[in-house]
Amino acid sequence: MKLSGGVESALHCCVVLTSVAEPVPATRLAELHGVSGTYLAKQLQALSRAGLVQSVQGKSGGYVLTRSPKEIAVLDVVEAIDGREPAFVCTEIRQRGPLATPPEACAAPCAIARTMHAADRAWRAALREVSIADIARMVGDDYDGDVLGKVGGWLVSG
Amino acid sequence: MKLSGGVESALHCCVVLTSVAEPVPATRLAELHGVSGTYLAKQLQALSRAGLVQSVQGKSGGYVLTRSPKEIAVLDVVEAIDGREPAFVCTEIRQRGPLATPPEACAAPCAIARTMHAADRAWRAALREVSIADIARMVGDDYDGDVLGKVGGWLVSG
DNA sequence: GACGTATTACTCGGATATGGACTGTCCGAGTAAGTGTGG
DNA sequence: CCACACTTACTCGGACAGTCCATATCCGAGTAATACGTC
Repeated sequence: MKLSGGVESALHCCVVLTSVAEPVPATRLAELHGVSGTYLAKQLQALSRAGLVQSVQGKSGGYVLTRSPKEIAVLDVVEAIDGREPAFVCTEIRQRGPLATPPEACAAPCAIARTMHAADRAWRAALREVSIADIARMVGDDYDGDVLGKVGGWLVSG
Repeated sequence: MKLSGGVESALHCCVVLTSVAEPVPATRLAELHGVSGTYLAKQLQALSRAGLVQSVQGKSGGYVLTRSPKEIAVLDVVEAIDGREPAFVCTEIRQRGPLATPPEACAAPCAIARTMHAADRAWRAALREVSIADIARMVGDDYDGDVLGKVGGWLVSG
């Protein structure tokens, strides 16, 4: 089980977008983070499709958060990039083989699927309780000096 | 994020191994579950390396659980197959780009990594609280008639 | 009948091809700002 | 001086190769049961 690497970039982008009000181009976000610009664009497109950021075209365009960082959960970003399907997919093994369980007795998920899905819900619940604003606050607490403010200034400069 | 498909097979194997005391060959387990025998062998080897099952070679050999099903957590099986590494890997984006955070200020994980790892711990905790014995009990509760007993009988027959 | 040995057939174990998904990249469509001209 | 149209340059968006890991498979090493011959 491995999470898509783009999730990390997308989260960092959302956090830094907290500190600016005007659109920021994907190229500039990529430059800030030291990642491939053309690839980061892919992640930002996904965020745009999910409605988390809004794309502004034309000169001096870019991406802006669509709503307050307090209203954007980390889970929203993760699901936008990595998809909403649960990590565990039940292939109904119980319905195969010589001792297969008859289909009419398989209305409810099997015990294994129930357990795995419960864990999946716990994972998502933990990510739903943390917002982008919380992350921004943690970053501010971690480092002295207004780090996010400086980043915001750099993003809008030149 | 997608969990390896072999996890499902491995879990089913552990559950059915609950109902027998003698070694069961990988071929027979594959036949019971209607999956590829040569591929299931790979998963069973992983379980063996993790110490969850013991392999018995030679004629009438196979695999046996090494300890009581009550002492085998679902998490043990998942980690044996899918690895112990967390799903989120932090590539230290904060240390890259023009506004990179100096390495000496990066002793602790960043806020994003902390959040993702906390969710990972919640996921693993949920899987650690359920044992193979619990799964077996759930299966017994789901269906009337001693399903696992029948499966065990089939496994040792012929 | 009992023992020892060789055979045999069955098991696991690691090394080997194949497929799909994530990673990384490119160029075209569209838009807003800037510029120059005319009134 | 102001309004308008045009040019321009910059943006996003979807379509295109490369690379890595999970999937699926094969054959060889090892072992316990079995069959056989001998005492």
